[in-house]
Amino acid sequence: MPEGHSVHRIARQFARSFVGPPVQVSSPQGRFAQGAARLDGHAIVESRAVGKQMFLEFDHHLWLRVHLGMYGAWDFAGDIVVDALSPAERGGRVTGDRVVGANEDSPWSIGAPRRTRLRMAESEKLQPELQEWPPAPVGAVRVRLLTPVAVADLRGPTACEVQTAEEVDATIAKLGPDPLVDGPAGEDVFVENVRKRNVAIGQLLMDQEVVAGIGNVYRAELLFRARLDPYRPGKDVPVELLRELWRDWSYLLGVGVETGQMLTMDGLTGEDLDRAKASRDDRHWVYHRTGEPCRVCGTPIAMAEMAGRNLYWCPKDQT
DNA sequence: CATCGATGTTGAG
DNA sequence: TCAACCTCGATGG
Repeated sequence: MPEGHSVHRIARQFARSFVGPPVQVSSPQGRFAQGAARLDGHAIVESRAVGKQMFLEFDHHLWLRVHLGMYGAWDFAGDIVVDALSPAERGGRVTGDRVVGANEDSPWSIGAPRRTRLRMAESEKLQPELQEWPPAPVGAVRVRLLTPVAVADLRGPTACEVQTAEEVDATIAKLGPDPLVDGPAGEDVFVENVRKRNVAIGQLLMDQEVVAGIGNVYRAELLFRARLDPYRPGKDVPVELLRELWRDWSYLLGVGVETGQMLTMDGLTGEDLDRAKASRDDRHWVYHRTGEPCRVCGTPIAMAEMAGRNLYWCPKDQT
């Protein structure tokens, strides 16, 4: 799944393109038909992301809560604004933060939505232009949000439900701090959440009640950047190291939200940066690099299962 | 074209 | 602790 950065980007996409006009809400697949009926025709007034969860508030004080889980994705189409993508993903069509040229040969009438299509999941990419408006749903679309100029299709989510404001509050209350929600104040909460647990720090970083938004990639990379042994119990990690971990997570999350990619290796410039953006395998210190030489000391990167997820680390540098 | 694995969570046992 | 959820890119034939 998308880790925290992509969910914040998706929330931003909704804020830009869906807040305002009344929204037709439907469930082409049928599994969300009842929920869709409760939202249909209302306007979206706010879009929020907390950790890996996204919340859309409608004008009658009901919310749509979405968690993408492992395979969930949003497909946006129509007159939407697209953030800068990497060279591999942009296909030469993005200038600044607008897609240009998409309608230059368009037979569409003036005022029709642009035909841009953008898929937002764990990665983002522009897709072939639309041929019709509104586009026919493809596959199992759990929920479709349609305005006069933009459409968003959700497929494969772990969670998709209507919540009251109280239920939204309760959901968020169970989550640990998110740097983009709680700001620097989240640091003390994070430190306390970790220090009171006799559980491996590698496991605590993945626990959404301890800190929200970190997934398997950021977990491995944060631990390497801190040169921290994933198996050290939370209560034994020095407070100052935990503060550095929180600040590094805040930093990496910001980079992820701005670039749309999990760029966890600092100091890359020029061709090295382009290579990291183009290839997932050249992008990380330890994630998915089992047996490869550590980029710092050359020791083969280790991999083991921790609480059902693959953990990657350098057994020499991380102590 | 078939198979595998994945950036995640939930609920059953 | 494990299967289920349900999608798709990567990989191998």
